Amino acid sequence: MSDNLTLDEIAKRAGVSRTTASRVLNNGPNVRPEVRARVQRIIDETGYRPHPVARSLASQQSHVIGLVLPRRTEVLFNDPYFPRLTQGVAQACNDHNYTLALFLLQTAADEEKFYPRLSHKGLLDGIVIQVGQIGDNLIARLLESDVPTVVAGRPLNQPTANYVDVDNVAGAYTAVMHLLRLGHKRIGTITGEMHTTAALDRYTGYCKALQEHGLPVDETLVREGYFTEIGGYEAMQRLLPHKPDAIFSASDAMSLGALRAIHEAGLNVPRDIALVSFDDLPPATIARPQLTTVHQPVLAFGIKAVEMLLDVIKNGPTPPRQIIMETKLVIRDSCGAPTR
Amino acid sequence: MSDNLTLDEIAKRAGVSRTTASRVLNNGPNVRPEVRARVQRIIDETGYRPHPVARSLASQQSHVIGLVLPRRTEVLFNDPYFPRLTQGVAQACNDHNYTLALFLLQTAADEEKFYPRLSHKGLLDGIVIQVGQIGDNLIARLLESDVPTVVAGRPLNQPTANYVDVDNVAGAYTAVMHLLRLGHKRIGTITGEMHTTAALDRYTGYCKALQEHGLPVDETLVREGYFTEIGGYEAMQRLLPHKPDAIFSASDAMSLGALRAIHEAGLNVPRDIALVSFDDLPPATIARPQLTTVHQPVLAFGIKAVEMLLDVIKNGPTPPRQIIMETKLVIRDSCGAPTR
DNA sequence: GTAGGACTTGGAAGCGCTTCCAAAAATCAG
DNA sequence: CTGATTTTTGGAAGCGCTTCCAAGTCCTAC
Repeated sequence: MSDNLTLDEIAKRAGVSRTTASRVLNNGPNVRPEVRARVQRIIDETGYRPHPVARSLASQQSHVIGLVLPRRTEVLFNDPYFPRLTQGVAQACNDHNYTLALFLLQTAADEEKFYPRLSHKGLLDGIVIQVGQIGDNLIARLLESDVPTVVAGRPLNQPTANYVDVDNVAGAYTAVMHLLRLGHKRIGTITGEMHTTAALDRYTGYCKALQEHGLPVDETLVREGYFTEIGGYEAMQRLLPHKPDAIFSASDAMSLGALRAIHEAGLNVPRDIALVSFDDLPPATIARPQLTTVHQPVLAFGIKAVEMLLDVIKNGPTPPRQIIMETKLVIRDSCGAPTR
Repeated sequence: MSDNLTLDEIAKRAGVSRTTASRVLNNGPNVRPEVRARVQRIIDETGYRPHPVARSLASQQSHVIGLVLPRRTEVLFNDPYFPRLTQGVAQACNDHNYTLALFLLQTAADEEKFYPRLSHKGLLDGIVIQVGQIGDNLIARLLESDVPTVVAGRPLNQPTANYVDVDNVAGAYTAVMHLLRLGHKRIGTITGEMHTTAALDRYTGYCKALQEHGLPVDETLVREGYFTEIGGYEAMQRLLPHKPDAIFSASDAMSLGALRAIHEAGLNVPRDIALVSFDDLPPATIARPQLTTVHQPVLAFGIKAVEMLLDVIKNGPTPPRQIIMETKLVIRDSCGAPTR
């Protein structure tokens, strides 16, 4: 093993000082080529690896970033969204030689317990935190601390926050416009939890499209679905009596539930009810009919969040950075439009 | 923030030496109660937090453990199994005040790149690694290194490995016995990837049940499904021409695909084909009909793995530890049995 | 031949903590 | 009250690395 081998030892074997050895290890300047080669050879031969913790202590940076997923992990891990986000973050970490520390804060108690750890400049160089419920103040507290932080999703009332989000309003707007153009008049919506900005923004896009089309927002056609299959199922059941001819569902997981409720009622999608969804995650193509859905680039989203964070770590928190990523409507079978 | 506050500073304010301050910080012995109280008060008042990295360097342990999920993360993160496992591991880490580092090694190149990091006693106190493909030698190499390692799932040909697994053979056996008792004769199976021990063991259980019942294993009724919905779908399509009257599917995700294929063929579950699955994850209750399935305690599994690891870290690798967790058949609608 | 500049090098001081060990203080037995 | 124990304390040496800074080396130009 490469353990128990120290930089001192490498330096000794190469006949140089530890300082010089450190320089070649870190590709620093001011080392004569032949010396560099000699030291490098020893490093390669011995398979020496610097001790990451010692390095962190001396350099004041750990090359570890934290991904914080607060609360409601029952939802988190039933929705393929979060695993996918995690995957994107992990991939970006790998690419940039950072280690990913994962914090699943399932309860308020967890949050309290972890807050000191997170806010302490020590183990973590920075944090990507998934935006949670609006009432949560973890994000606010993190932003007050001097730990570089990037929020995944738009946090409410945090103008100085660095965040990356997808254009939920535009995405939802496009989805509903699509239904309108197909001639639907009674378009219902299954929203996510209305204390999340994602749900709010998608609802806003829904309203905007209706209004532009001169249609009122009918409250009886709006139901909250909590971003889960069951949630979508129950919301759809409550929607059915009001005879919608189309539904905009704010997530693929909920759409699965909505489909189930519609089918159980003996109705057909898209013939009786057209459905447009949001996410374009695996459920979209597994569902029958396959879902017409607003594609959001979740993997790229996670990657962007990490890259933004590394930028903040490197160049400081000002000015605040914000990236809004584009969405794209993917037309499949559930809306009844010709798929060309 | 509590940063820039050092133990030296605490010691100075309390009028003791750093050594004594360290002792009360770590609840060490040999401190006069009044002194302990005085130091503790300063710590509480200032909100002082020891620098984790400095602590790691001095104590030679980081309180960080790694969860390594090798390869095939396309599969990993489409199957709810892995998020759930991660959740269990994360929860146990929280409970024991360890930090979780997540390594998603998607390619062989990732593995190569990460191996040195993993095997270096430094950042990681220990590793929980998900058993991967049989050909993988990452586990073997890790076991050779002196980093405490616990394998999630039974690794092949690694008698000295610490691992926790569920009793896949018994679980599958029970599932198939259930179908046999219901009077089915042509019981097919959709296996997972046959280079994983989970798939192999479940197949073994399937064969065992048939043989005990005096039935031959009919190769035309066995198909590999790669542990995904699509995999289950395709496997079922190839199985249908051979007219099975029941199916044992080695995972819930695959069962979803199998159901889809059966329904598309105009057949009914359980009337035309009975289905028993494995996992009891969310898809099992989302599917229609709801799946009769072998419950495996995934969350507890992740927790056990961490606890075993902490034990190995504390007490050394010998003797090798092995835990086999029980499974339980959960009877729902897809097998046609009365659900009492 | 030499002064000036540019490049190399290594000594030493940390980074913030734990822990060994010896010294000091307190306790106990007789 | 004294010597032997036990408990409490702090000095000092690390843990393995980075990095500041001064010293040394090598050119180049005049």
